[in-house]
Amino acid sequence: MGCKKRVAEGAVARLSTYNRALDELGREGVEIVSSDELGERVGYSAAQIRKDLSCFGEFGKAGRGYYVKELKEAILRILGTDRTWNVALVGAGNLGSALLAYPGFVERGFKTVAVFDNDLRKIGKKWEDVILQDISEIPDKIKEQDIQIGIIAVPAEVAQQVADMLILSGIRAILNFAPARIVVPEGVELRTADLSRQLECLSYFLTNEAAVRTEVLEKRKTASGKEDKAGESRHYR
Amino acid sequence: MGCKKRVAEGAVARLSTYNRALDELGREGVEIVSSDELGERVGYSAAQIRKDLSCFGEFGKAGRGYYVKELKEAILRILGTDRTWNVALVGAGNLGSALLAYPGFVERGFKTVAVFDNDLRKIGKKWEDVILQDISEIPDKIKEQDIQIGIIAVPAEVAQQVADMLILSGIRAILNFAPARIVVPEGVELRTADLSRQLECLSYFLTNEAAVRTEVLEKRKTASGKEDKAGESRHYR
DNA sequence: CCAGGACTGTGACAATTTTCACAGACTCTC
DNA sequence: GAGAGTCTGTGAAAATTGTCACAGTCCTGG
Repeated sequence: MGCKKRVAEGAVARLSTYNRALDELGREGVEIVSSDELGERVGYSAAQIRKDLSCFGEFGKAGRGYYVKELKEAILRILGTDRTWNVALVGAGNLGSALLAYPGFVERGFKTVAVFDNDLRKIGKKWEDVILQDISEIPDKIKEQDIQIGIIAVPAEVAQQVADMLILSGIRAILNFAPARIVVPEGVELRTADLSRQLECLSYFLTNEAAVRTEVLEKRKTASGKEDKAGESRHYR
Repeated sequence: MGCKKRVAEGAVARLSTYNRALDELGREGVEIVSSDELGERVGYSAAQIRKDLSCFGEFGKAGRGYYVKELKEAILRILGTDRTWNVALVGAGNLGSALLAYPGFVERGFKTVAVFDNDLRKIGKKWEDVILQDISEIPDKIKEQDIQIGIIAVPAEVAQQVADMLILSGIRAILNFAPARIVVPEGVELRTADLSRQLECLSYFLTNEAAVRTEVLEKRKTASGKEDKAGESRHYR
């Protein structure tokens, strides 16, 4: 499970993409796929794919390619999505309720088992099989229900506060939808999905690059998150 | 607004963050800010900020810092958000309606002026001041209402199809929320906000990195002048 | 069981992004 | 108005990420 070498920032996100494509291939009945074909499908180079996978082991057969089923299982193991994760959602506004109903989460093994809000009128109501609870219940319920991931969908002003509560309750992975910077201690992973920022990037493109002669070839990714790993064993040659 | 040099991938996204922080500073009544202070607030290094800005011009005053108001205006101009953009939303499911109601978009100058869906039961209804229209209206309305940006919030299976329609109608910037790879021609900017992928990255962290003993604490450098900091020590290797 | 073709895994290399560190610009104080 | 201090803008170095190219492995067909 350990990685053979430093895992590139972004490699993990790409794995997720490969995984999707493999699902598709599986449904199409394809049993084996080369890095070339997979690359074609996901929009990355074959070399990129091989490099990414090589961080985690050797999954391919030289001369053949990758067995779809096998590779898919390997990626699930790497991503840790060969299991179900319990998720807590904080914030039951428009965005929160959309996230709660979002089918993609369940599909990928993320089960929202608790929803919290501070609006007393909403507390006690049942949404998508989950009863809305008061924010103050967070510490108890997080532990009680063995929740490992928190999703923040509250206004920016209280995002940090909510994050702190989650962290104090033992959560070590947070997905933040509030357009706010949140500070977390070492050992807690935070990812921010800032919707407006994406539009601002599009606006930049329309304003600057679209007008300019197109020399652009591709765009990709947006993410925060840090990691640093120095240990490495360079091989001789 | 030509840039003096190549703009780093990611610099634009950071500008958006700086912009937010400047808003905040403005509200706090701060008039001038150094790259150091701003960096502290947004979580990037001072050098990173100066470098990012240097792509677009010289906005600071040596020995002083950046005038908050001035820099904010400059960034708005760079991002192209010193104006309003008209947005079309395709897909009026849970996610679509949340996006329609999302206050952050309007706040940043993105006005959703048209919503499309293919569910006949929904057509004609009014949501947030916008009347739901049939997908087939896309080409006409896009042109009629001078829409420049499209948001896709439909199931993965039809995402490409919707993107094609938007592009044919003249849209050159698309924000895609469907967990699907969409292919667009040169000259069209596509950004994909894949919500599940973010969770998968968190899962990876919880599975691999969180478990591993955090021996990697050396990331931040402290002000304790311990080694090659005091004098000018050149390190060779 | 051998030859030829397909394809992986991986060093070496190239490109890109971030950090460093410093010259020069500006300010403030005395 | 000189000196001390602050802070920007920017080449240059370092770090990181992506691409190339090929040795070596594994089929397949004859």
